[in-house]
Amino acid sequence: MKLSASARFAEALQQRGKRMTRQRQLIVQQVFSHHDHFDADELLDHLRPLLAQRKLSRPTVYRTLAELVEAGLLRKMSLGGRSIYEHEYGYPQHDHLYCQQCNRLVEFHSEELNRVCAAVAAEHQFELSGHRMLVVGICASCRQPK
Amino acid sequence: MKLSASARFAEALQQRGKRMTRQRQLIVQQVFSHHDHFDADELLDHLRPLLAQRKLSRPTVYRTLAELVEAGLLRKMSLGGRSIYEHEYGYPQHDHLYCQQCNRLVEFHSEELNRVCAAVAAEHQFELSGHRMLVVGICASCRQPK
DNA sequence: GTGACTGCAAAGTCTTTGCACGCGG
DNA sequence: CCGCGTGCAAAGACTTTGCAGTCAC
Repeated sequence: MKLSASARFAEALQQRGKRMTRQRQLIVQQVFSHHDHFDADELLDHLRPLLAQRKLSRPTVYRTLAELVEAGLLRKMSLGGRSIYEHEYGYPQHDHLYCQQCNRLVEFHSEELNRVCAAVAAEHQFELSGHRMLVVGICASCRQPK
Repeated sequence: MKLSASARFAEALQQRGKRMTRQRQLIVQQVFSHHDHFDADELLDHLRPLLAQRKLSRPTVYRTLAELVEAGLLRKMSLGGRSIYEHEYGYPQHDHLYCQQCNRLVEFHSEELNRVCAAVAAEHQFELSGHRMLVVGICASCRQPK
């Protein structure tokens, strides 16, 4: 069942009458080269050599990120005014702990949280489609004396 | 114990060697005239007559919002790229349901959610300082056939 | 071939800042 | 009167868009 991200993207594009281009290939490869959270700027940084070589451009990166979100390969969230992306394809649902000192995100999963969501939605007659949970605090290493 | 928001703001300003001005007064009055979520743009809309009369200016509104957040009277959160504000002073802690169709926010409170937060933080050795929870779905009225 | 995609530059959107004047305490 | 606060205009950060040429299919 597990296609590579780039193959899955090609498939999703085709379904919508869109095309897999060299630029999109390069971006998808970079995005899925390792599992991490990132914003557009960080991605642009990683792609800097390719930008310098004129293999792709800034607007194309933004446009492709949007395509990846639409295709369900990436999830977009906003944190402190900027857009953060993370892998959605082939990665289990989870939420985040956020260290307000070092800005790191740590993933966690909680079944109990899902139950709370369902209960709250039911109570307010909402049709639940998802949730966004951020637990904010200070991580272990930031709390330690230097 | 309950000062008016504007009195509480004046007090907070004083403690920091800052001043209560006519502009800040006007903004605080508008902000606390009713309990609701709003973004800078909506607030600016409500203040439009005052802006037109040159009683205050756009940058001052932004600066005052930041003061109110620092003073602990407002809470700032970001949703879909824009900053949303809500009353923090004299208002119980709560989270939100978000209707993705009509964009309305509905408040809820869950003790169980707080317990989950504490548990997750403890498990990851985080010092908990708060959380942000958004339950996303479609509200009752949006689900109804028109 | 033909229509989606790209690069460029330019425009948006929302928010912040520099500076000279004005006013609160 | 001192110096914080304000208004103005302009700059910023980040992202999007219009358009003419290019490339995938």
